[in-house]
Amino acid sequence: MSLPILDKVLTPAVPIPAAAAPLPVPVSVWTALFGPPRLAADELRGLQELARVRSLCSGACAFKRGDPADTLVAVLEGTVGLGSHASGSATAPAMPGQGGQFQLERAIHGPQWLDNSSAWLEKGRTQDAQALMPARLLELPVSGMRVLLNRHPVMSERLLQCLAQSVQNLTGAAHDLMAKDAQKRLATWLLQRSPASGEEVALRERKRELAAQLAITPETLSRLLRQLMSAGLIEVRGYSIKLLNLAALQSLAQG
Amino acid sequence: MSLPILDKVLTPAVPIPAAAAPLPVPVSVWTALFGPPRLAADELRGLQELARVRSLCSGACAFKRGDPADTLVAVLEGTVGLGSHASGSATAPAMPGQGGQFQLERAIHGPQWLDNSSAWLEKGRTQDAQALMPARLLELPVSGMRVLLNRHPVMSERLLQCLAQSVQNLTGAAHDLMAKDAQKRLATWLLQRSPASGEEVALRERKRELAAQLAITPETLSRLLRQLMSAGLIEVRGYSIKLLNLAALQSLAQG
DNA sequence: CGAACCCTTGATACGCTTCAACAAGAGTGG
DNA sequence: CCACTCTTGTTGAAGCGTATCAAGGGTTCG
Repeated sequence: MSLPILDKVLTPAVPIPAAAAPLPVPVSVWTALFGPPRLAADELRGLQELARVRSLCSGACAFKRGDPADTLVAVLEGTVGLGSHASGSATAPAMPGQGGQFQLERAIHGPQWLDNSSAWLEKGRTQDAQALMPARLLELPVSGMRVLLNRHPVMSERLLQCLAQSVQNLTGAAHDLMAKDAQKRLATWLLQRSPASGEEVALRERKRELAAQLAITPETLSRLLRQLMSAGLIEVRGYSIKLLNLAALQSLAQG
Repeated sequence: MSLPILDKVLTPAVPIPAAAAPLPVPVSVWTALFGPPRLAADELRGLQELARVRSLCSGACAFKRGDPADTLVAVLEGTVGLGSHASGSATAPAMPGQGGQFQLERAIHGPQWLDNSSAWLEKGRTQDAQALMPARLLELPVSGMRVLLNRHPVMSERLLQCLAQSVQNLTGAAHDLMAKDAQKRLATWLLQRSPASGEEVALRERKRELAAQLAITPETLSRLLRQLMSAGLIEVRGYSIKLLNLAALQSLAQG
């Protein structure tokens, strides 16, 4: 009961010419991407002019490893998975999505950067990205961004901060993978997502996607949830998890 | 035989006033930090004025988690370990180095950034850093850097590229941790460090540090090396490893 | 209804860690 | 010089943590 509303919307298949999308990107999105202090009006104008929106239907590929990376990419709406294609067979399996089996590593929701690092380097993309549900992408050509950054040094620092935050997040993720076992990572994840004074967590994703984020199999996640539940720390009901003992979870996550 | 020259130099204990170090940082260092196209003369001057050098003796702490982060930090010479202090006892063990046991996660050599991300965010450092041998640190106050970046937009993009590269590296590391087993990671590491047409690799670090980088125990590393050796892929003699079969290693690393 | 999902549960297998013991230098002091 | 200790790397045996494989139940949808 109470599943997250996923896979409901079928691909609208709108025949928009793809290049000239005149619908403006809301300011809230830019704020989500560049950080809370709202950008100046002319900075927003500049970004608005550069921005290109691309719609993806569920399972569609956003970019592949090795693709030339000449744009910063963000997810406007929906969810896009970052990971690697396990190159099923070299010839052509070609079922619904695309190539071989997709090995999910990280899921990017709502308004958030998908890849703001590849474009600054000579090399192409280093990962595959695939829509996990119908999604809209925001693309900013790096050549245009260079011009914009020269004109607005403030925005430069904003981007620097975005990348710095990415570095911090990834460092934390790597640390967790090296130092914590699956149970600790799960506890950490639950606490991070809990409402501040926190009691109830509603999963926005499938459990198998959560498992992928924690770098474990769905089976192990199921067992861990049961384990925490029978220890009285949480209460699981479908896609809603109630945290019963924050203190114990915290000591479990950090110990 | 042929150990790397480590732990040889005793702390010189030079009583330099620490703040005013007039010895100029060589240009090669700046190039190593900011990327190959050499910086312009006045950019170098600006950096030179900001730069502060700090000497660390072996085991000394560069910074601790939670410290206020108001400088970009790079390692000039020597090696500094990034990781976390496993808070041995809350009171005071206080033996040679500092607090409790240090859990190494990543080792930073020679001229290379140690932490160029924390300073751009409000929060403090998110990791501990400790000299693994006598080392010299380069510190750039972020407040001064902001001024410098406003004056030289080109340098802004350079820094952006540095951070983007960090993101790529960390993403790769996380991917390896999630998708590859220890043997694959070792093979990957050996190939990355091999000379281009590659045959011989001289370890610059202790094997236990290599193990830490690969996120395995020294025991496992030893077993893996023996395994690869008896498979005829490499030849280990002390701290020198000869790669005998690049093709096989490559297929092992990627498969 | 059957098909296609998703999640769960159990049995088993494998990778890696942990603990303990030991060999081989390097530094130290008698 | 030797005995002593400290450190590093190696090897073996035992055990934990997850993955893997297989089976079954619950939905949703055609």
